[in-house]
Amino acid sequence: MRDSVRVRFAPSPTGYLHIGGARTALFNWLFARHNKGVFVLRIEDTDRTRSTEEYIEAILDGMTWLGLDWDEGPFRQTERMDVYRRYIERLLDEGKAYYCYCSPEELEERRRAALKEGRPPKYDGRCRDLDSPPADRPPAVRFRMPRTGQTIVEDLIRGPVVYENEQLDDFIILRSDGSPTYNFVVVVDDVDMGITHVIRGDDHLNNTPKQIHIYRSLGFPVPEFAHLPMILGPDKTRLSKRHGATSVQAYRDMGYLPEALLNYLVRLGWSCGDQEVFTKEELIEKFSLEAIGKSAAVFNPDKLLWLNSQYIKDSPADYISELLVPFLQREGLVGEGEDIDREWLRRAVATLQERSRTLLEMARSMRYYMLEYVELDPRAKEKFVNEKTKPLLEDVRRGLAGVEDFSAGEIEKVFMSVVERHNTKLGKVAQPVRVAITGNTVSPGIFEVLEIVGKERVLKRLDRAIEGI
RNA sequence: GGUCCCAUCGUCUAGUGGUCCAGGACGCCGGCCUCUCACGUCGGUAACACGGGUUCGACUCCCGUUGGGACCGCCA
Repeated sequence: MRDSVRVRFAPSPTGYLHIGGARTALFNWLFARHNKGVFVLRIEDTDRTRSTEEYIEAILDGMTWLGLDWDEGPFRQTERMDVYRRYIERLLDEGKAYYCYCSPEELEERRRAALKEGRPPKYDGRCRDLDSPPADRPPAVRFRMPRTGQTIVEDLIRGPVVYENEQLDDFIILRSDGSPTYNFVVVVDDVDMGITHVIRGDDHLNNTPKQIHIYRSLGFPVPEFAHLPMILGPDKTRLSKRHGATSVQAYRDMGYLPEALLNYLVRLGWSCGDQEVFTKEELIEKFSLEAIGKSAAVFNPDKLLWLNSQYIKDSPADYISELLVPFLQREGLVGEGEDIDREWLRRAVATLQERSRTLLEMARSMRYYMLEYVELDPRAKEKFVNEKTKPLLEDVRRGLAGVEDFSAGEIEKVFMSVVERHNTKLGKVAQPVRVAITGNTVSPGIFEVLEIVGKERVLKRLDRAIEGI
């Protein structure tokens, strides 16, 4: 029986929850759920100048929307300052850390010079063994890194990664203002929270040897590490705002379903044979770190769009209807607090499910279902609603007016008799009616469209179209 | 500049030494279905970065080259 798995997602609230962060959260969540472990949420807000409450809210909100529920937290680092200081004291007492009196400006200066001369911009260790400290400035605290030997990161995805200790430098663990830095804090938190597996972005791989030394110097066991490949933009650089919409809420607002986004994200780096579409339960069951690839992946909006369309098509109409309401409101088709006939909406949605790729698209298609009248597209009108088709429209109007039970089945009968009387084809009748009713040449099947629009409005729109010829 | 990581169709990927003249998915192109558009369905396009080894045999193992990425902060 292995120890129970504990993982965490630890975003810094300096922005919205973005695609990359969401995928990291997802992998952690899946790993926890698959192993019946614990998923901890921790907010890395030690950067007080850039962290905001608004972003914290946005991140929690995004997680909730995606259905990535956490078992513990959210913990905040700013609430744990005394814990960090205690450990720093200990390191100082044991000689595993030391005060550094170099000013940020001096450091920056030296770094620039080193870079310019092509030397590694590494701290030179000049305060490492200081015996007479200058008393005139507040010191920072640096970690005393071993100068020989090597450190091996046993990564679950990449295998062993070897670092020469001489490449590592004495990094700052406590700023001169008394606040601890990331590479230190992350270790203390992960230890305190009993994290067994650190699953995070590839960009942290090079920080890992430093952190391993912190674990060791504090006498704590080193957790397992799994570094996820990055998500890239089309130009193969790290995905960022430059590449357009990258926040989770942006996708929500564009009408993507959370399960579609999750499904897309999980396939960026993880695979399970040839399977593309997974339910959440399947993901939990099938997920494993071993099946994660090593190479970075380019974000492909087209495939996400396709997946979204699959989910819209295959979800129950009730569910889609529910999600659609906010979009209808935003499109001005439903007033705030206005009641809509749920059963009618469900039927309308059902006709649009296989031809909408996003909820926003669907909401826009709902115009001709919900408005009293629609504008006819000029080109469509010219081609289909004209002198030539007028007799057809009039005949359809006449037939429809006499229909008691205004159902798709009865409507079809009217169309068929019109087709027969004029010795023509259904298409010749359907298109003019489609344009008259929807304003355009594209819609679901004409019989069901008419049924949903309803007899009264159908007749009114036909009248108006005929008058407009 | 240093260190580290990565490398199969345009993109996401399957492949774990022979079953691969490389499979699936998105996209794109064409057929079918059809009242339009979609959906669906059938078919097509398109890849093992390069060079050395190892081996009877390499997409698969090793080395190098090239290309890409990440990190080198008193940011996280």
